[in-house]
Formats: sequence, C-alpha cells, structure tokens
Amino acid sequence: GSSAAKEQRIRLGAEELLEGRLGFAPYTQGDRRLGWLLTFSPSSWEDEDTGKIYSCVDLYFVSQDGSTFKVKYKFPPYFYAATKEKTELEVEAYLRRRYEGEIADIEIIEKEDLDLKNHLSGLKRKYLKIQFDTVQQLMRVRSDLMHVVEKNEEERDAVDAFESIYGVKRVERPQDYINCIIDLREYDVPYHVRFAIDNDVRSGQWYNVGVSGSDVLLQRREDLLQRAEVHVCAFDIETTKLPLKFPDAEYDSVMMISYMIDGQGYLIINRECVGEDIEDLEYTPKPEFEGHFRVKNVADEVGLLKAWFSHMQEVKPGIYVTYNGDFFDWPFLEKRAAHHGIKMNEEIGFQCDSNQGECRAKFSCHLDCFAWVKRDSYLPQGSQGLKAVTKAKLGYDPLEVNPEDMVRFAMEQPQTMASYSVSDAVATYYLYMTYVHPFIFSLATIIPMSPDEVLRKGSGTLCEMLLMVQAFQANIICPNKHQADLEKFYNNRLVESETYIGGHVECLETGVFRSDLPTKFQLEPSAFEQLIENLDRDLQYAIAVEGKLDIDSVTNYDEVKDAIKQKLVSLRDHPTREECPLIYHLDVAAMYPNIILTNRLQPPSIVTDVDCTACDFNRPGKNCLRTLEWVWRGETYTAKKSDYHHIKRQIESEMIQTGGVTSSKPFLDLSKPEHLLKLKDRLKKYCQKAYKRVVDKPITEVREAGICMRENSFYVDTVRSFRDRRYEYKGLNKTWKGKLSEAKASGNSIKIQEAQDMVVLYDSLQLAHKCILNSFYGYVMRKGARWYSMEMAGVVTYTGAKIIQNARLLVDKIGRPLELDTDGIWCVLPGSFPENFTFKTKAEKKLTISYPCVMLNVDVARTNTNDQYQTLKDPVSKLYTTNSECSIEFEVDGPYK
DNA sequence: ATCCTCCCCTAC
DNA sequence: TAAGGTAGGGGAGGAT
Repeated sequence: GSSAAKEQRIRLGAEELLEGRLGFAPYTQGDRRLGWLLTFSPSSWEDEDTGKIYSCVDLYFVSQDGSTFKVKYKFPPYFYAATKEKTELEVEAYLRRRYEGEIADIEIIEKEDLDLKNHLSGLKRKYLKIQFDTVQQLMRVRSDLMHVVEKNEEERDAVDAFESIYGVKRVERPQDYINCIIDLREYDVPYHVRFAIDNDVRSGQWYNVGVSGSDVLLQRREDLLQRAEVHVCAFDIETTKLPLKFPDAEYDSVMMISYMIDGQGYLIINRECVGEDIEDLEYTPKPEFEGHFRVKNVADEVGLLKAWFSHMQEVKPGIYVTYNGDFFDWPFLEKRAAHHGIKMNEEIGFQCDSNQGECRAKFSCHLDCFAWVKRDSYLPQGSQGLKAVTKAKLGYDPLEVNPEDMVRFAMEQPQTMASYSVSDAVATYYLYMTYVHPFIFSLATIIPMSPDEVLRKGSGTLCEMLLMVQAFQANIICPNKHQADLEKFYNNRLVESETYIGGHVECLETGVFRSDLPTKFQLEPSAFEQLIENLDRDLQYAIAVEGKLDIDSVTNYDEVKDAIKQKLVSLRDHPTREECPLIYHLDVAAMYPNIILTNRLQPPSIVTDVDCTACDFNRPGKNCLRTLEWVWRGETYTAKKSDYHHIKRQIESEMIQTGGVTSSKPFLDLSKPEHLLKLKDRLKKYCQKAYKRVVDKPITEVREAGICMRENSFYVDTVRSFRDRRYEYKGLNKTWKGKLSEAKASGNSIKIQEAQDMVVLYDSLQLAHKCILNSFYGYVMRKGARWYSMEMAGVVTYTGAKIIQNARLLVDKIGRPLELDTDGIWCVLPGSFPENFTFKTKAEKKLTISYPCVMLNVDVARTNTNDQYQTLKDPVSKLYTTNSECSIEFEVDGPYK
C-alpha cells in the first residue's frame, strides 16, 4: 500500500545520497558518456509525476578518466505461464481481472518448447508473458499462481487416475479459467540476471551510455578491449585474540589495518595494541611486487576505523579485495564499528549477510580471493591458505608469524608485526591483480551476473547462466528446475538412491618404474603384426585427420613408414625382452566435453519411443536416432512395495511428535519434505527389524539411451563455444610463451615482464575455463538443474570408460599398462617402440606425430566416430545435413624419466 | 579384533 | 537458500 511506497521513497533517498558521496552520482541528463560497466544491482525507481514505484537495475560505470557514475535502467520484471491449449486469451483476460493493479501487462508469445512433442516440425508453444512494475508484485502473483498450478496438477492427476481405473472419460465441467493455467516458467530467474540476459548487458564491457527522459540507451563498444582503470583496494586486518582461540569481535579489537590502493600501501596502527609508533615502511618480496607503505598511528580502535572509512570515502574504490574477508575481515570490522556506534553500511555502503556468508555493497565489488582459490585455482584444499597460495601462485615465501605470538609481538616487536601485517595486504593485492581480476572480469563479459556473483557462484550455476543466455537467444523456453522423483520403485522395492557408473579407475601394477631401469616385457607378436598391417591406414589418418594435410603433399612418407615398420618387426620377432622402458601418460584431451560434442549429447536430446513416434522425422530408415549405452546403479530398501504402502497408510493416520515431547501434529499437516523424512525413518526401522538391513546391495543395470541427432543444438553450441574459447586461451598462452623466450633472448626486461604476465594470465584463464567446461557434464546431474539428465551423464562416463579400457587392451599386448584413471592411461613401452616421427611436405611444412598416440587415436576414431551428426541448415524447409564427427583424441605426455 | 559407516580429501 | 559429477583411499569411531 501507500506506506510501503513511502518507506521505499525514503530508503531510495538515503541510498542515492550515499552513492553520490561515494562517487556514483546518478547520470540523468546531458551528453552521451562512455562507461565501463563495473557492476549492476536490482533497485527501484520512482515516477516523479505519479509517485509510482518501478523496479529498475542500477548500472555502475567507470569512465576512461577513472571517474564513476550510475544510471537507472527501467526494466519490467516478468515470468511466463502456460495454459491449456486455446485458452490463452481467456486466461489472459481472467488474470488481468484477478490481479488488477498488480499485473502491468500480459503478452501472448510463442516459444520453442523442447518438451513439446513433434516440436522439430516447427510447432511452438504459446506462453503468457506476465509483466509487472515491481519485483515485489511479481513475487506476490507468482506465489499465488504457484498454488493454483499445484492444485490444478493434483486435479488432473485425479482425473487421469479415474480414467485409467474406469476406462471412461469423465465429463469435463465447464471450465474455470483459473484451472486452465498448467505451468509457470522462468519465474525464479533473479531480476538483474533477467535484465542482463534480455538486454545483452554484461559487466566488464564498454558502453556508450545515453539518457533521454527516463530511458537509458546502451550501445556496446566492442572495439574497446582494455579494461577500465578502476580503483582497487586490497585490505587485511590484524586483531587481538585470546590464547588458543579465534578472534571474537565481541571483545577483541582491530590492532592494524593494512591496505593497498592501486599499488600504494597504507597501514593504520591502533596504538592501544601496538607498543610504539610505526614509521613508513617497505615490503617488496619481489621486484615486480612493490609495496611502499604510508603509516598512520592513531590512538585507539575507533580512531583506526574512522581513519579507514574516511580514506575509503575519499578514494572511492570500485573494487575491495580481501582474503577470506567474507567470513573474517568484513564481519569483524562491521561488528567493531557497531560497537563504537558506527554503521559501516552508512560509511562505505558495505553490509555483511551472515546467512549468505558474504559482504557486499550495491555499487562496489567485494572480490574475495579465497573464493577464487577454492573454485578456480586448482590448488588442493591443503594449499588454500594465503601463505601456500602466495608461494604457489606468486612464487615467493611470505612472512609468517605464529598466530599465538601476534598480540605479544604487537607490543614487544611492533616493527615485525607491522611488516607482517602489510605482507598479507601485498600478497592479496598482487594475487588479485595477477589472477583474480583478469579472470573474473573476463568471465563477467559472458555470464549475466555481477562480478561478485561470478566470483562466488558454483560452477554449475555459471554453466546454467550460459545455457540460459543461449536458450534466450534461440527463443527457447527454459525448463523449470529439476526435482528428484521421491517415490521411485525398482524390483518392487522403494529406491533409496540411484545414480550412474562414472569414470573407470584401475591400478594394474605397482612398483618403481624408471627410464634407466631395465624392465621385462612379454609382448604379443600378433598385436605387432596387426600394427604393421594397419600402418598405412594409421599414418594416413595421422596426416589427413590430425595434421589436416594432403597425403600427396608429404615427401618422406615411405621413409617414416619404413622406420616405424622396422621397429615393429623387430618387436614382433623378439617378444620376450628386457630393456629400458618408455614411461608414457596417454590421455584424452577434455574427454567429457568432447564426448558430448561428438555425440551431440544434451539433456533435451534424450528421447524415448514416445517422443520419436510423435515426430515428423520418424520415418523408416531414419538415421537421426543414435543409441548409446550407460550403466544405472541403484540401491533399494529391503522392504517390499506392499510393506511400504502399508507403512505409509499407517503413518498417515498418526499423530507425529514434532518439537519436544509434548507437541505433536497430525502427519498430514506436516510439509511434504517432512512427510518423506518421517516415512523413510519408519521404513528404515521396519527394514532393520524385518530384514536385518536397511538397503540391499547396489544393483547395476546396462541401459540404452536414445539420442536425437536433430534436437535444437543450443546446449552443445554452448559447450563448443566454451571449449573453443579455452583453446583460444591455450593458443595465446603458447604464443606468449614463444614471445617470452624471444624477450629473454633479447634481454629486454620490460618485454620479459610483459610476456611473463601474459603467460600467467592465459594459463590461469585456460585452467579456469577447464573447470567450467567440465561442469557442463556434471551440471546435468546437479540438484535442481534446469537441464537435467542422468542418462546423458551416464552415457558420457560409460563412453569414456570404454575408450580407456579399449586403449588398455592394446597396451596390454605391446607393453605394460600401469594405471587407468578415467581419461588417461599410464604405461611402460619397450624402449625400442617407435615414438616420434616428422613428416615433411612439399610446402616445407612439418608434421610431427607420436606413433603410440596415433595408434590409439585410430582405434578411438573407428569406434567413436558419430556418422549421424546432423546440422540444421535451413530452418524454413527443415533441411539438415549429416556428417561424421569425432573430436575425441588422445594426447601424449612423456616419456618420463 | 574386525567390520561397517561416515567424513574428508584427492583424481579425473 | 543454493547446490557440477563419480571413484576411491584413509582415518575416526561405533557396533559386533
């Protein structure tokens, strides 16, 4: 009502005022500006004439001169509703009446619905796009309609049950339009994410920003690639603490705060805790990581906090950087400030959310390097402390002080503590500048979220965001979040858990293998005979497929072939031998993504007979259905289905103890998850009593999945573009490694440094992309994934397992496999096994091949090439082309010593 | 003493 | 509320 609106207006005012003080004054009129989008967040906007409130997104920009501004972008929130066929207009009218004053507008639009039978024929589904002025209104209507949809579903189920029991159609009653709403879609997309997807706006990009009236015009400047120079403040606090305890903001206090802004260090000393005044100091662990610190000594903690806040208000950093600041530094500062009657939020706009374990502001970023280390650095958990990360990533040993000594040292050896304190700020700052900043702002240009979220969200969420972008651009309606089927039966028993068989791991031999220790081999002559027989085929594959060269252009083919043949013949003729081994690791590059791409695997492509039967392309001799195997694994309760239903009926009529001994409720009054929990508890007890065990031994079962080769390819397109982006970074990494050695040869120290930075940058980018790339496989089994498919995950891993086991069969005969792990095989081959050879071409090109690698790849290509891969060439005539696809390839590292 | 379950951590 | 997956080793600690 009006009081809520008034409240909002007041809050709006205070917010605007604070943002203005901190550099983000709203830009509402005047000339077009050039801005680099730092971050964006949901907000609201008030129409001055009508006093009406609208939701909008606040966009925070950095100009080329380092100044900052914001604009408010009006954007109506919405979600979709599906109705029974041909009732769209009536439902629209009904909804407009039912939610008068709450719904701003309804549009009927058509979307590709990949769940719709025969959608490949061009059938689309109509949805009501229900728009609102504010997110609050959306939430209200949404929760109301959710109940409606749920009830409608229950009713439909009841009707279906009636019909299946009595075999007659029940006479449909004249319809209430409320009963015609059958589904809601995309109702849980966060508002600012919705905005970024629909308007194709991303952080980390330059825009021409224009304002006319209440409208904002954004025009992406794709020509500008350099990131803006935004003020970065990395900080770290030292606090008092009791012996053998963690610091507690209830009674401990801040001793020092050290921070680096744009490369300049500062240190504020709380003289209550520190024995003497500290002079300016330097801590430069490496020439490229300079740290000059200006020191300010203040009397007490409140002085320290005030000094820091006022410095932040003066500098107005766009990015605050910490190491574990989400959990420690920020909450500690906030509590200590509050202790002195200062609200940190009102000083610098940052507020801790203890539920989320995050500290954020609307207009500035807080990028906690620890989040990057956990998700993107590929460091094991044991090496995720700042010290270990500094060693591993920045390449120097940081200062260390035993936490138990800190408080005493602050009094007795203040200089030591001061140096120590700044060393953490230095490490945090340079870790951020070298790794985190380029990584986050590079991902932020493709993921429709704020940098803070890009840093903190799980890799599955990032995948889903990329998929939603691609779906939006292909006009595909997103499925709702997957919910696990809670009452599944197998073999007449309730399923306790189910999954699929994953990667294949096998340790075959243990022992010490060294390239200089002669090793015994018992080879199989027949295998070498085979290799000799296939030599032409294999080499031609290497030249044509791997090298992408014309076989006729090779000038030394026979020479190479003879050299290999000679070695193979000798191995064939002397199969029992002892010689120094070649220790090889052969692995499939990006195995899971390449299995996905080769087989055109994506959750909506998993089809059943029912789907195919309804499809226009389902004609005799069709080649659009590809069948692949996977292995299901499940565990069931020991009780029979009938026992389960009996227990269920029984418990449904009971009173259940809820909280204490005294409070109890009828079972049916409990929520659904509680039902399941109680029921399973009861079932477990029954199983234990009747069968002496709760679950049976796990069952495995080979299953077949049908994969449609024509399904809209948005998912595989997303994976492919991400894979190729990674390859691009790997390529650039290689390029800069070349430039680095050139620079080293020339001795130009500036160029060496530049090249060094780029090598590190591209390596970190490609490594980070690896993590998200692999998540496109894991994502399909994520709880609540929109695009969920156990079949797809199972097919991916089973295909991979077969590849690696096939490789082992060959290696068994020509050497000794040591260990298989998912996508790679460690083995020893006889020292005289043919290794690397170089083909020369007429055009003076060279192609070096690894024979062991080629030999495996031909096998992989023969068993894994997908000859059914279809590509839509003409959406109007529905014309597809068919081609062969196989991007699954072994690569080799070694031989090792 | 021996199994087992659970948790943690790593490999891929 | 938000949430990549499975395989597998090892240690703690409870049940038998």
